[in-house]
Amino acid sequence: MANASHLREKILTFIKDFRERKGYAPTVREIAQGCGVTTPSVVQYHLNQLERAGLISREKEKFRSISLTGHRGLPVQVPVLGTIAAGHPIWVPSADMWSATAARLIEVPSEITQGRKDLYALEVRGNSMVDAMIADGDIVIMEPVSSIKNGDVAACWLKNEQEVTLKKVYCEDDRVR
Amino acid sequence: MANASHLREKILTFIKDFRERKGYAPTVREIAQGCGVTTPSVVQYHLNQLERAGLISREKEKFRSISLTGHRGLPVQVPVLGTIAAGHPIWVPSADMWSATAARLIEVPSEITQGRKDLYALEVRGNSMVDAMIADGDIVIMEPVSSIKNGDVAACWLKNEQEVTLKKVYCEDDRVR
DNA sequence: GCAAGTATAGAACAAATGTTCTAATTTGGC
DNA sequence: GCCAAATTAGAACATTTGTTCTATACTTGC
Repeated sequence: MANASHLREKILTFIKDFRERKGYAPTVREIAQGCGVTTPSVVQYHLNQLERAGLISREKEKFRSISLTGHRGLPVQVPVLGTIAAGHPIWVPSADMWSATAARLIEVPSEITQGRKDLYALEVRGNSMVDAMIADGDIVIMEPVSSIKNGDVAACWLKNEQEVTLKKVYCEDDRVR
Repeated sequence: MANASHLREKILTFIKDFRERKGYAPTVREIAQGCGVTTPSVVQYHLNQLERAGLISREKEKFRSISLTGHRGLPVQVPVLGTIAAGHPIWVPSADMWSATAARLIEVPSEITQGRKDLYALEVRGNSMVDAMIADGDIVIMEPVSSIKNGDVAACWLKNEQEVTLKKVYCEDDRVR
């Protein structure tokens, strides 16, 4: 997956460089050739991912219509549904809670959300998770786990102080102590 | 011709607006439709003119590759072959004079030259042509007349003071007084 | 090891697109 | 009015290009 994410980054920077150098956007095949991929379908695949993540925009069937959305990471609104304290069990939000508790919204760069929907956020209370680089006051982005199986991972994003300490840490969703 | 030049301007501004609005260049047919032309060949025709004039640049057979050359009027080097005084006959420059008298070069925006080659410039002495809006010290861009017929016109460009008093005046090439 | 999800290949198709060719129309000078 | 040049039209063609489909690795959790 590290390799995959690398290809997407490569494609993204290739598009940017191409546009700066040539003045117009590259085609799918030009991206493929420029990034060492042998077929346009792979590029198409990653372009869909990038578009879903809001990093690029393009129009269907329009040639050379790829544009970079200036904001690498178009902020996405994510609701803060509550707080998470040390040692407390984490409940998964029920459907009714979604619309009801429209408590607070925070903006998350789309690099993190990766187009995922149904994300929610929790505020951390207490410093019991310092080992996971999570401190008191941090906000954790959670991905609801549909299955009962525990041990699932969720992308978590630390937002404390001013500068967005954007560390792609993956932390345990459930806890059990 | 006034109408023709108008279409070229229209195409040019359409390309500019399209790029700003959509983020990528229009196709030949999109230009045609946007400018009220029924066929791509006409647009192709004018795009060739615009490219020859240095106002746009594009790559052969590349879709949506039209770029505006920021400088509306990429300066073209034109040699100043001599001076023109009131009442003097104007000689047409012989071929040998071209390379020999590399006296001085001035830059002329390509809107004026329109891609024409073999242009040359003369500096005006005396104010005998004030009626034609030409004053002493002005520089006149001349187009060599291949035929002996007199009465030909040449685009003339007044460059005096700082601000380029760009007036598309057509003035008589021969004079006879 | 197995299964599921993810990523990569390759081929093939339909549509979009740049280009070229020829003819019709207009313009401007004589 | 007549002629040459410039401009506009229309059609047709060869490529390019976005997209889709299927199949093959590759990872990951169990």
